Amino acid sequence: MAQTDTRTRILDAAERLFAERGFSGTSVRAVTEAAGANLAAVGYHFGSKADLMAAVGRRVIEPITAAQGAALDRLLDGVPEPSVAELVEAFARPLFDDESESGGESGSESGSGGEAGSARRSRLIVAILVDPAEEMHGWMGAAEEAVQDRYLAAFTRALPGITPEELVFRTRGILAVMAVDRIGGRTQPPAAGEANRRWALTFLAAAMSAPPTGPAR
Amino acid sequence: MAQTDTRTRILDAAERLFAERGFSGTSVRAVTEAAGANLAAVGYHFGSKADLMAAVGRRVIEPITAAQGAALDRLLDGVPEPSVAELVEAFARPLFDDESESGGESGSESGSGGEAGSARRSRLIVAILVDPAEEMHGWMGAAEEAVQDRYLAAFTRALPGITPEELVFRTRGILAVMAVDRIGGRTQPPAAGEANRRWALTFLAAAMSAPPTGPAR
DNA sequence: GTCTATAGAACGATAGAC
DNA sequence: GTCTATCGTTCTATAGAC
Repeated sequence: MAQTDTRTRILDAAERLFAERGFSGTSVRAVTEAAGANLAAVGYHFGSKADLMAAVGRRVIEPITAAQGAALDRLLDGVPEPSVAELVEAFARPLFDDESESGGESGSESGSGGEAGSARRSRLIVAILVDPAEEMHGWMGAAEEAVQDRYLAAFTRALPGITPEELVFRTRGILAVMAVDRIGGRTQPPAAGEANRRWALTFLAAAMSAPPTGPAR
Repeated sequence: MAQTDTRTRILDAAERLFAERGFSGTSVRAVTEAAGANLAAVGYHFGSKADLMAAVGRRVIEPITAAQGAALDRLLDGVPEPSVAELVEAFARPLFDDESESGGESGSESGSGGEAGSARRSRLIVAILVDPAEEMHGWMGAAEEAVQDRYLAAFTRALPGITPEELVFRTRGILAVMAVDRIGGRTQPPAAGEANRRWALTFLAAAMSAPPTGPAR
């Protein structure tokens, strides 16, 4: 098995390009050329560009959702009322990590390396979250919402003073902070992934634990 | 002056469409049709699609950068060492507000209203921050960096225990949280702009004030 | 300054040979 | 399953009439 499946090579290339350039900014031709495949292969294997995006998205989101759910199970199994910091870590860590995968599905880098491995998938997650194209996130399913609802309930117990609406805002804030290394000044070092993750957990634990916002003054 | 300038109508339409669909997702045709202008007018008034984006971006960013600088001046003029919450508010409020404009430049909504007025410009800012297309943010200038550096220095004095790198991360976190209402579940109410702003300030003041992240354990 | 018309390239999708 | 070839559309940009 010196060479990967064409279908998998297309998925890998599309994952990288969609993350880097967004959905509208990536052409099917660019994907197939990066994958060393034929233009028509996307139509054959996936049907359309939007269907390719859905396949790419599901491949990266599903194990993360599962890891988030498992982490919450583990947490609630240990203590009935986990701390805010523990909840933040359980929810956010699978969004950053790469190695949480156990199956033999991925593991081949198409080209000569590129990204350090980490921050590759998290970049696609960010792209999915912020891309305005409907095709980029329209395929998301009920499993993701169910896990988010479970975390919302756990955060509600850990932060009883916060209104449900504000808590929804804060939970979205966790996802927004994931986008931090995509933002603004080009000044950032390219491979600060590990430090970024630890800084983000500090940042988010404090933010989630903030006292409730008072009523409009 | 019953009718606005063609050039201004194009800027208004482009501002809305770039914010909603991103740079690659917006065609020049869509802009001119929304503006009630001719396709060739973009070439005549701006030169190219990328130049149009730069004009749109500068029009929205410049008054915000000026307001951020003025707010910091006002703050430092009152007290030599402002609090973290004061700095967050001074930096973030111009990013949310619409009414900080004093000139008579804008003020005409092309269609029948649409957005409530607020959150219209902040949506473009978010789009500028997260869009992967180089044309969406490549035009940003030194004025924005200078203001960010001034805030970075002020935050450094207010938070002496944080390393400069972590502080840069947190400052980017402020911008990332701006993107919160673009994220994920469609569940959000459409015009929650005012509540979102207050929740964001609470969230960010707590996040910025977090104790330093320890060295890697 | 505004328009029509079009050049020239890139796009997504697919028919059909192998 | 992989390829070539191409259809029909849409794109940005611009020449040139008014």
